[in-house]
Amino acid sequence: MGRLMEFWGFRRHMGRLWTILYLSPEPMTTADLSETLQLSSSAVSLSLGELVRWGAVRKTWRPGERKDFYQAESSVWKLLRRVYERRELNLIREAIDAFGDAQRHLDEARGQLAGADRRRVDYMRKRLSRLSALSKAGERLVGLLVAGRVINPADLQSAEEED
Amino acid sequence: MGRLMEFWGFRRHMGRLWTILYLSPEPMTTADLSETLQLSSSAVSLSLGELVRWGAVRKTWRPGERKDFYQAESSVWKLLRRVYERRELNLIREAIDAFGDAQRHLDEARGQLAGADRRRVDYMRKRLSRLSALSKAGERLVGLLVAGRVINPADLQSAEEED
DNA sequence: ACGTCTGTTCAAGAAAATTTGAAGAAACTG
DNA sequence: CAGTTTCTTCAAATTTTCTTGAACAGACGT
Repeated sequence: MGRLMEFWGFRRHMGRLWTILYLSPEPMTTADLSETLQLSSSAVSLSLGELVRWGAVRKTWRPGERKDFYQAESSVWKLLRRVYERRELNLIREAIDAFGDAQRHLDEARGQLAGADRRRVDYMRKRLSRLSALSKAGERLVGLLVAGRVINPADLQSAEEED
Repeated sequence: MGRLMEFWGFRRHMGRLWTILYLSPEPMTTADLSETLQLSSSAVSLSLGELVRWGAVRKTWRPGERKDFYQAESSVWKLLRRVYERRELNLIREAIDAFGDAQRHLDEARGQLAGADRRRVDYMRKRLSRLSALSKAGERLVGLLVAGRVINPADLQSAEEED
Protein backbone atom coordinates (compact mmCIF):
# COMPACT_ATOMS: atom_id res chain seq x y z
CA MET A 1 0.00 0.00 0.00
CA GLY A 2 2.95 2.28 0.62
CA ARG A 3 4.08 1.82 -2.95
CA LEU A 4 0.59 2.30 -4.31
CA MET A 5 0.09 5.46 -2.32
CA GLU A 6 3.44 6.86 -3.31
CA PHE A 7 2.64 6.22 -6.92
CA TRP A 8 -0.64 8.06 -6.39
CA GLY A 9 1.20 11.16 -5.29
CA PHE A 10 0.84 10.74 -1.54
CA ARG A 11 3.51 10.21 1.02
CA ARG A 12 4.58 6.61 1.24
CA HIS A 13 4.07 6.59 4.96
CA MET A 14 0.45 7.48 4.55
CA GLY A 15 -0.11 4.16 2.88
CA ARG A 16 1.85 2.27 5.49
CA LEU A 17 0.05 3.90 8.38
CA TRP A 18 -3.35 3.38 6.87
CA THR A 19 -2.60 -0.27 6.22
CA ILE A 20 -1.48 -0.95 9.78
CA LEU A 21 -4.67 0.61 11.06
CA TYR A 22 -6.76 -1.19 8.49
CA LEU A 23 -5.35 -4.53 9.60
CA SER A 24 -5.79 -3.83 13.26
CA PRO A 25 -8.99 -4.99 14.99
CA GLU A 26 -8.67 -2.15 17.50
CA PRO A 27 -7.84 1.51 17.16
CA MET A 28 -4.18 2.33 17.77
CA THR A 29 -2.26 5.19 19.31
CA THR A 30 0.48 7.21 17.68
CA ALA A 31 2.94 5.46 19.97
CA ASP A 32 1.83 2.05 18.67
CA LEU A 33 2.18 3.27 15.12
CA SER A 34 5.60 4.81 15.48
CA GLU A 35 6.75 1.63 17.20
CA THR A 36 5.35 -0.67 14.56
CA LEU A 37 6.71 1.26 11.60
CA GLN A 38 9.84 2.58 13.28
CA LEU A 39 8.97 6.19 12.61
CA SER A 40 9.61 9.26 14.67
CA SER A 41 6.57 10.69 16.39
CA SER A 42 6.71 13.78 14.22
CA ALA A 43 6.64 11.71 11.05
CA VAL A 44 3.62 9.85 12.38
CA SER A 45 1.92 13.08 13.33
CA LEU A 46 2.50 14.61 9.92
CA SER A 47 1.29 11.73 7.79
CA LEU A 48 -1.48 10.75 10.15
CA GLY A 49 -2.76 14.32 10.13
CA GLU A 50 -2.90 14.25 6.38
CA LEU A 51 -4.74 10.93 6.43
CA VAL A 52 -7.28 12.44 8.81
CA ARG A 53 -7.75 15.43 6.52
CA TRP A 54 -8.41 13.04 3.65
CA GLY A 55 -10.87 11.13 5.81
CA ALA A 56 -8.81 7.97 5.46
CA VAL A 57 -8.31 7.70 9.20
CA ARG A 58 -10.60 8.70 12.05
CA LYS A 59 -9.65 9.89 15.49
CA THR A 60 -11.48 8.14 18.29
CA TRP A 61 -11.27 8.34 22.05
CA ARG A 62 -11.44 5.95 24.91
CA PRO A 63 -12.93 6.84 28.25
CA GLY A 64 -10.19 7.35 30.77
CA GLU A 65 -7.40 7.29 28.19
CA ARG A 66 -5.66 10.50 27.47
CA LYS A 67 -4.13 9.50 24.17
CA ASP A 68 -5.93 9.76 20.90
CA PHE A 69 -6.76 6.54 19.13
CA TYR A 70 -6.92 6.14 15.41
CA GLN A 71 -8.76 3.75 13.15
CA ALA A 72 -8.82 3.33 9.42
CA GLU A 73 -11.74 4.30 7.27
CA SER A 74 -12.37 0.89 5.84
CA SER A 75 -14.26 1.71 2.69
CA VAL A 76 -11.59 2.00 0.05
CA TRP A 77 -14.17 2.90 -2.52
CA LYS A 78 -15.22 5.93 -0.48
CA LEU A 79 -11.61 7.01 -0.25
CA LEU A 80 -10.95 6.61 -3.92
CA ARG A 81 -14.01 8.64 -4.68
CA ARG A 82 -12.95 11.40 -2.34
CA VAL A 83 -9.50 11.61 -3.88
CA TYR A 84 -10.88 11.81 -7.38
CA GLU A 85 -13.36 14.41 -6.29
CA ARG A 86 -11.00 16.68 -4.40
CA ARG A 87 -7.84 16.26 -6.35
CA GLU A 88 -8.17 14.91 -9.85
CA LEU A 89 -11.25 16.93 -10.61
CA ASN A 90 -9.50 20.08 -9.45
CA LEU A 91 -6.50 19.34 -11.54
CA ILE A 92 -8.60 18.82 -14.63
CA ARG A 93 -10.44 22.06 -13.99
CA GLU A 94 -7.20 23.96 -13.69
CA ALA A 95 -6.17 22.47 -17.00
CA ILE A 96 -9.47 23.49 -18.58
CA ASP A 97 -8.93 27.05 -17.37
CA ALA A 98 -5.37 27.11 -18.65
CA PHE A 99 -6.46 25.95 -22.09
CA GLY A 100 -9.18 28.57 -22.09
CA ASP A 101 -6.70 31.30 -21.23
CA ALA A 102 -4.36 30.13 -23.94
CA GLN A 103 -7.15 30.17 -26.49
CA ARG A 104 -8.09 33.70 -25.53
CA HIS A 105 -4.52 34.83 -25.89
CA LEU A 106 -4.28 33.33 -29.32
CA ASP A 107 -7.53 34.92 -30.39
CA GLU A 108 -6.21 38.30 -29.35
CA ALA A 109 -2.95 37.81 -31.14
CA ARG A 110 -4.50 36.53 -34.34
CA GLY A 111 -5.78 39.89 -35.53
CA GLN A 112 -2.34 41.40 -35.74
CA LEU A 113 -0.78 38.58 -37.68
CA ALA A 114 -0.70 37.58 -41.29
CA GLY A 115 0.85 35.00 -43.55
CA ALA A 116 2.78 32.15 -42.04
CA ASP A 117 2.38 33.42 -38.48
CA ARG A 118 -1.33 33.53 -38.87
CA ARG A 119 -1.47 30.03 -40.26
CA ARG A 120 0.61 28.82 -37.36
CA VAL A 121 -1.72 30.46 -34.87
CA ASP A 122 -4.70 28.95 -36.60
CA TYR A 123 -3.15 25.54 -36.28
CA MET A 124 -2.52 26.08 -32.60
CA ARG A 125 -6.09 27.19 -32.11
CA LYS A 126 -7.37 24.00 -33.64
CA ARG A 127 -5.12 21.93 -31.43
CA LEU A 128 -6.03 23.86 -28.31
CA SER A 129 -9.70 23.44 -28.94
CA ARG A 130 -9.08 19.72 -29.10
CA LEU A 131 -7.28 19.78 -25.77
CA SER A 132 -10.17 21.76 -24.35
CA ALA A 133 -12.70 19.28 -25.63
CA LEU A 134 -10.67 16.43 -24.22
CA SER A 135 -10.27 17.91 -20.80
CA LYS A 136 -13.95 18.72 -20.61
CA ALA A 137 -14.77 15.15 -21.54
CA GLY A 138 -12.35 14.03 -18.86
CA GLU A 139 -14.06 16.22 -16.32
CA ARG A 140 -17.39 14.68 -17.14
CA LEU A 141 -16.01 11.16 -16.90
CA VAL A 142 -14.38 11.72 -13.54
CA GLY A 143 -17.61 13.34 -12.39
CA LEU A 144 -19.46 10.19 -13.32
CA LEU A 145 -16.89 8.06 -11.52
CA VAL A 146 -17.30 10.10 -8.37
CA ALA A 147 -21.05 9.69 -8.65
CA GLY A 148 -20.58 5.94 -9.01
CA ARG A 149 -22.21 6.00 -12.42
CA VAL A 150 -21.25 4.02 -15.45
CA ILE A 151 -18.41 5.40 -17.53
CA ASN A 152 -17.86 5.08 -21.23
CA PRO A 153 -14.24 5.70 -22.26
CA ALA A 154 -15.39 6.03 -25.83
CA ASP A 155 -16.55 9.52 -24.87
CA LEU A 156 -12.92 10.54 -24.55
CA GLN A 157 -12.11 8.95 -27.83
CA SER A 158 -14.83 10.81 -29.66
CA ALA A 159 -13.90 14.10 -27.97
CA GLU A 160 -10.78 14.20 -30.04
CA GLU A 161 -12.09 13.10 -33.37
CA GLU A 162 -11.54 15.59 -36.19
CA ASP A 163 -14.42 17.94 -36.72
CA MET B 1 0.33 19.92 -19.54
CA GLY B 2 3.55 20.04 -17.58
CA ARG B 3 1.63 20.18 -14.34
CA LEU B 4 -0.73 17.42 -15.42
CA MET B 5 2.13 15.18 -16.44
CA GLU B 6 4.02 15.83 -13.26
CA PHE B 7 0.97 14.94 -11.26
CA TRP B 8 0.73 11.75 -13.25
CA GLY B 9 4.18 10.70 -12.16
CA PHE B 10 6.09 11.75 -15.25
CA ARG B 11 8.76 14.40 -15.60
CA ARG B 12 7.31 17.84 -15.95
CA HIS B 13 9.41 18.48 -19.03
CA MET B 14 7.82 15.56 -20.79
CA GLY B 15 4.51 17.38 -20.71
CA ARG B 16 6.06 20.62 -21.86
CA LEU B 17 7.93 19.02 -24.73
CA TRP B 18 4.95 17.05 -25.88
CA THR B 19 2.77 20.16 -25.83
CA ILE B 20 5.17 22.21 -27.91
CA LEU B 21 5.29 19.45 -30.47
CA TYR B 22 1.53 18.97 -30.35
CA LEU B 23 0.99 22.63 -31.09
CA SER B 24 3.49 22.75 -33.90
CA PRO B 25 2.28 22.20 -37.47
CA GLU B 26 5.68 20.84 -38.43
CA PRO B 27 8.05 18.43 -36.76
CA MET B 28 10.76 20.09 -34.70
CA THR B 29 14.39 19.42 -33.92
CA THR B 30 15.94 19.07 -30.50
CA ALA B 31 17.61 22.43 -31.05
CA ASP B 32 14.21 24.06 -31.63
CA LEU B 33 12.88 22.45 -28.51
CA SER B 34 15.74 23.38 -26.22
CA GLU B 35 15.56 26.92 -27.54
CA THR B 36 11.80 27.21 -27.05
CA LEU B 37 11.77 25.79 -23.54
CA GLN B 38 15.19 27.05 -22.47
CA LEU B 39 16.45 23.60 -21.63
CA SER B 40 19.91 22.13 -22.02
CA SER B 41 20.27 19.65 -24.85
CA SER B 42 20.80 16.82 -22.39
CA ALA B 43 17.56 17.60 -20.61
CA VAL B 44 15.76 17.57 -23.94
CA SER B 45 17.41 14.32 -24.93
CA LEU B 46 16.44 12.64 -21.69
CA SER B 47 12.79 13.61 -21.59
CA LEU B 48 12.31 13.31 -25.31
CA GLY B 49 13.74 9.82 -25.23
CA GLU B 50 11.27 8.85 -22.58
CA LEU B 51 8.43 10.33 -24.60
CA VAL B 52 9.52 8.27 -27.57
CA ARG B 53 9.60 5.12 -25.45
CA TRP B 54 6.06 5.85 -24.35
CA GLY B 55 5.05 6.40 -27.95
CA ALA B 56 4.02 9.96 -27.17
CA VAL B 57 6.46 11.39 -29.68
CA ARG B 58 7.70 9.99 -32.97
CA LYS B 59 11.03 10.50 -34.63
CA THR B 60 10.85 11.48 -38.27
CA TRP B 61 13.42 12.40 -40.85
CA ARG B 62 13.70 14.83 -43.66
CA PRO B 63 15.57 14.09 -46.83
CA GLY B 64 18.84 15.94 -46.88
CA GLU B 65 18.62 17.00 -43.25
CA ARG B 66 20.96 15.41 -40.81
CA LYS B 67 19.06 16.25 -37.66
CA ASP B 68 16.24 14.16 -36.30
CA PHE B 69 12.82 15.69 -36.31
CA TYR B 70 10.15 14.97 -33.75
CA GLN B 71 6.40 15.15 -33.84
CA ALA B 72 3.76 14.51 -31.22
CA GLU B 73 1.49 11.51 -31.24
CA SER B 74 -1.74 13.42 -31.43
CA SER B 75 -4.20 10.89 -30.08
CA VAL B 76 -4.34 11.59 -26.38
CA TRP B 77 -6.73 8.73 -25.90
CA LYS B 78 -4.20 6.30 -27.32
CA LEU B 79 -1.58 7.64 -24.95
CA LEU B 80 -3.79 7.43 -21.92
CA ARG B 81 -4.62 3.89 -22.79
CA ARG B 82 -0.99 2.95 -23.18
CA VAL B 83 -0.08 4.42 -19.82
CA TYR B 84 -2.87 2.61 -18.06
CA GLU B 85 -1.93 -0.59 -19.78
CA ARG B 86 1.79 -0.48 -19.14
CA ARG B 87 1.94 1.21 -15.82
CA GLU B 88 -1.22 1.20 -13.74
CA LEU B 89 -2.06 -2.34 -14.63
CA ASN B 90 1.41 -3.47 -13.62
CA LEU B 91 1.18 -1.62 -10.37
CA ILE B 92 -2.13 -3.22 -9.53
CA ARG B 93 -0.77 -6.64 -10.36
CA GLU B 94 2.19 -6.12 -8.08
CA ALA B 95 -0.23 -5.18 -5.34
CA ILE B 96 -2.31 -8.29 -6.00
CA ASP B 97 0.81 -10.41 -5.68
CA ALA B 98 1.87 -8.67 -2.49
CA PHE B 99 -1.53 -9.26 -0.92
CA GLY B 100 -1.40 -12.89 -1.97
CA ASP B 101 2.02 -13.32 -0.38
CA ALA B 102 0.83 -11.71 2.81
CA GLN B 103 -2.18 -14.00 2.94
CA ARG B 104 0.01 -17.05 2.51
CA HIS B 105 2.29 -15.91 5.30
CA LEU B 106 -0.64 -15.44 7.61
CA ASP B 107 -2.04 -18.84 6.76
CA GLU B 108 1.27 -20.43 7.65
CA ALA B 109 1.51 -18.55 10.90
CA ARG B 110 -2.04 -19.27 11.99
CA GLY B 111 -1.49 -22.89 12.89
CA GLN B 112 1.06 -22.09 15.56
CA LEU B 113 -1.03 -19.46 17.28
CA ALA B 114 -3.84 -19.50 19.74
CA GLY B 115 -6.00 -17.16 21.76
CA ALA B 116 -5.75 -13.45 21.14
CA ASP B 117 -2.97 -13.80 18.58
CA ARG B 118 -5.03 -16.18 16.56
CA ARG B 119 -8.04 -13.90 16.66
CA ARG B 120 -5.85 -11.04 15.51
CA VAL B 121 -4.51 -13.06 12.62
CA ASP B 122 -8.00 -14.08 11.65
CA TYR B 123 -9.02 -10.47 11.54
CA MET B 124 -6.06 -9.60 9.35
CA ARG B 125 -6.91 -12.46 7.02
CA LYS B 126 -10.42 -11.11 6.54
CA ARG B 127 -9.09 -7.65 5.83
CA LEU B 128 -6.46 -8.92 3.44
CA SER B 129 -8.96 -10.91 1.49
CA ARG B 130 -10.93 -7.71 1.08
CA LEU B 131 -7.90 -5.89 -0.23
CA SER B 132 -7.32 -8.78 -2.61
CA ALA B 133 -10.87 -8.67 -3.87
CA LEU B 134 -10.62 -4.93 -4.33
CA SER B 135 -7.39 -5.00 -6.24
CA LYS B 136 -8.68 -7.74 -8.50
CA ALA B 137 -11.79 -5.70 -9.20
CA GLY B 138 -9.51 -2.76 -9.93
CA GLU B 139 -7.51 -4.83 -12.34
CA ARG B 140 -10.63 -5.82 -14.21
CA LEU B 141 -11.85 -2.24 -14.39
CA VAL B 142 -8.58 -0.88 -15.70
CA GLY B 143 -8.55 -3.74 -18.18
CA LEU B 144 -11.94 -2.63 -19.44
CA LEU B 145 -10.75 0.97 -19.67
CA VAL B 146 -7.78 -0.09 -21.76
CA ALA B 147 -10.11 -2.04 -24.00
CA GLY B 148 -12.29 1.04 -24.37
CA ARG B 149 -15.24 -0.79 -22.86
CA VAL B 150 -17.82 0.56 -20.50
CA ILE B 151 -16.85 0.66 -16.84
CA ASN B 152 -19.08 0.33 -13.82
CA PRO B 153 -17.51 1.73 -10.65
CA ALA B 154 -20.15 -0.09 -8.65
CA ASP B 155 -18.09 -3.22 -9.23
CA LEU B 156 -15.44 -1.80 -6.95
CA GLN B 157 -18.01 -0.89 -4.40
CA SER B 158 -19.47 -4.37 -4.30
CA ALA B 159 -15.99 -5.94 -4.16
CA GLU B 160 -15.63 -4.71 -0.64
CA GLU B 161 -19.04 -5.41 0.73
CA GLU B 162 -19.10 -7.67 3.81
CA ASP B 163 -19.52 -11.31 2.98
C1' DA C 1 39.31 7.66 -43.43
C1' DC C 2 38.90 12.02 -41.27
C1' DG C 3 36.49 15.80 -39.46
C1' DT C 4 32.12 17.56 -38.30
C1' DC C 5 27.62 17.58 -36.69
C1' DT C 6 23.94 15.18 -33.58
C1' DG C 7 22.44 12.79 -29.96
C1' DT C 8 23.24 10.18 -25.61
C1' DT C 9 25.34 9.03 -21.26
C1' DC C 10 27.67 10.16 -17.14
C1' DA C 11 29.14 12.23 -12.91
C1' DA C 12 29.22 16.37 -10.38
C1' DG C 13 26.54 20.15 -8.67
C1' DA C 14 22.03 22.30 -7.61
C1' DA C 15 17.44 22.10 -6.13
C1' DA C 16 13.63 19.94 -3.86
C1' DA C 17 11.69 16.69 -0.83
C1' DT C 18 11.59 14.16 3.30
C1' DT C 19 13.01 13.20 8.06
C1' DT C 20 14.06 14.28 12.52
C1' DG C 21 14.89 16.24 17.17
C1' DA C 22 13.62 19.93 19.81
C1' DA C 23 10.76 23.53 21.07
C1' DG C 24 6.00 25.08 21.52
C1' DA C 25 0.75 24.34 22.24
C1' DA C 26 -3.05 22.13 23.91
C1' DA C 27 -5.51 19.25 26.93
C1' DC C 28 -5.98 16.87 30.93
C1' DT C 29 -4.88 15.55 36.14
C1' DG C 30 -4.35 16.18 40.76
C1' DC D 1 -2.97 26.50 39.00
C1' DA D 2 1.30 23.84 38.41
C1' DG D 3 2.84 19.69 36.36
C1' DT D 4 2.27 16.00 33.00
C1' DT D 5 1.31 13.95 28.93
C1' DT D 6 0.33 14.14 24.13
C1' DC D 7 0.34 16.20 19.76
C1' DT D 8 1.92 19.65 16.41
C1' DT D 9 5.07 22.82 14.28
C1' DC D 10 9.49 24.37 12.88
C1' DA D 11 14.13 24.66 11.15
C1' DA D 12 18.24 22.04 10.36
C1' DA D 13 20.06 17.99 8.23
C1' DT D 14 19.73 14.29 5.36
C1' DT D 15 18.30 11.99 1.36
C1' DT D 16 16.57 11.91 -3.08
C1' DT D 17 15.70 13.76 -7.49
C1' DC D 18 16.83 17.05 -11.34
C1' DT D 19 19.88 19.60 -14.09
C1' DT D 20 23.86 20.55 -16.46
C1' DG D 21 28.25 20.65 -18.95
C1' DA D 22 31.56 17.64 -20.70
C1' DA D 23 33.03 13.48 -22.50
C1' DC D 24 31.63 9.80 -25.55
C1' DA D 25 29.53 7.49 -29.57
C1' DG D 26 27.29 7.27 -34.09
C1' DA D 27 26.33 8.86 -38.60
C1' DC D 28 27.10 11.47 -42.48
C1' DG D 29 29.64 14.09 -46.16
C1' DT D 30 33.85 15.17 -48.28
